[in-house]
Amino acid sequence: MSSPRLDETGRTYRGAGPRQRQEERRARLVDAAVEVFGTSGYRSATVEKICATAGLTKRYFYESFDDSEALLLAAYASVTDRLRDSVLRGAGDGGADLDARVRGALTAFFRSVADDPRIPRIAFQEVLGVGPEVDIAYRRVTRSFVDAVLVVIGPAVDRTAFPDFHLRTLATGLVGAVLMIAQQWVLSENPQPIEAVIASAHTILSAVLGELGPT
Amino acid sequence: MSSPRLDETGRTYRGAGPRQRQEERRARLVDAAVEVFGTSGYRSATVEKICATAGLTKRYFYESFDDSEALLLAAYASVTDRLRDSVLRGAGDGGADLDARVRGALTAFFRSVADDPRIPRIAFQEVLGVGPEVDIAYRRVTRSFVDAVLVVIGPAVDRTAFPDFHLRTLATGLVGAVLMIAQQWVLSENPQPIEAVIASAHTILSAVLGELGPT
DNA sequence: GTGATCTGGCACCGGTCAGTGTCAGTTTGT
DNA sequence: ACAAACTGACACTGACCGGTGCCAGATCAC
Repeated sequence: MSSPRLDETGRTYRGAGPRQRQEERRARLVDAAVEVFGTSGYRSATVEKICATAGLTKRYFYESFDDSEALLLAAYASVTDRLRDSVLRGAGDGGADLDARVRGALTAFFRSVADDPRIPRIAFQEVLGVGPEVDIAYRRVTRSFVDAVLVVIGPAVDRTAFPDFHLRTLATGLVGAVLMIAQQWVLSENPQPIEAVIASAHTILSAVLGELGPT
Repeated sequence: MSSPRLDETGRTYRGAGPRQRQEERRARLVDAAVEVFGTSGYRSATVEKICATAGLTKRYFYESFDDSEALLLAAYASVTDRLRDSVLRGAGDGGADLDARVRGALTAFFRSVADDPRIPRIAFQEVLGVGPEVDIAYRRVTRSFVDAVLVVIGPAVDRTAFPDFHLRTLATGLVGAVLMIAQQWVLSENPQPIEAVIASAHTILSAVLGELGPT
């Protein structure tokens, strides 16, 4: 992004090349989508609302996206990427100790969810039941979270003792458990303190890990 | 909600009183909603499609429901009631043995989901992110499933050793675990045999129950 | 049989929104 | 200075759909 015009045909405008301007507009649209989808919901969102929030006009919407479903996919990827990174970073802070890694990952997850309620709404609610294409993305993202769980707990699991699909299904269940706890937590009218939900989630994870470890 | 006729002032028609006819039409609409919402999804569903599926005209839609959201709530209740009953019946078959009760409940749950894919779609996907009213219903239903879990595992839990919210959160997590396993299972292109997913879900449940028991 | 009641089908209205086009005004390169 | 490129605002179309109204024909009560 250094030299504005390399193979670009257009002019510079307000100090930016056409490519850069286009990417800036796209990023603003994704941000606006996170805001609108995450607060009012995908269903009631319109292209106009998104563009108004982004401070752009509809023309620029169709410059970057085919339709609002494409934008939903982009917003979904943006949110889940950040969330997964945060969780993995939280796990990494735990060093080699499995329990500390699990606690770190859980803490990072629930913190992210609590800090920005738009995240769980987009990641776990708005994205469901939209259409086949989005369902595929949802499934892929869920798998990536399952993979992340396997990475975090991997070292403590006796891989020879259990078939692979069993471990995957267990990890899927653990993801579901944490997700559902988070979902009910953010929807609750007087929610438990974050330490309490982390502790409950931790109980489930460590109970299952106790079954899997080489003990 | 539109008010059904309270008095039986009308005539009989095709051997049924006005009240009965009205309820039959309502039931047909709910069935059609389960079919349409469960296969094409709520978002793409229209009042006309529902009515065509039910073999009725729009007029009768507004006789029983204010709008399509009200119908969604009815279809949701219908599906989740049947599902919860099935699970509790499955648990009841296990008698006093906790492990058999858990297995029975899990078996009934995964069987229901496998037999009718419309059930998980309506119960766990279509209903999310529709609107505040539906969210409330979703939360209430989820709580009722958590309650059902607590009923099934209740006898084996040392209630004095754990605060109530902790048990509820754990049960919420268990519901989420089973749900997520089921969701990924039905979405999978070559799914595991039902015994395998039941076994994995059972591993999680019994691991957590092991933590809670007075043992 | 006859009139009242009920049913299904259809047409219509009004609103919303995706997607496209236009155009005047601004910024840039020369 | 001037033309080309770019931007933002708005108008417009066409489709869809929720909701209402109307009517011709079927069914029932008497």
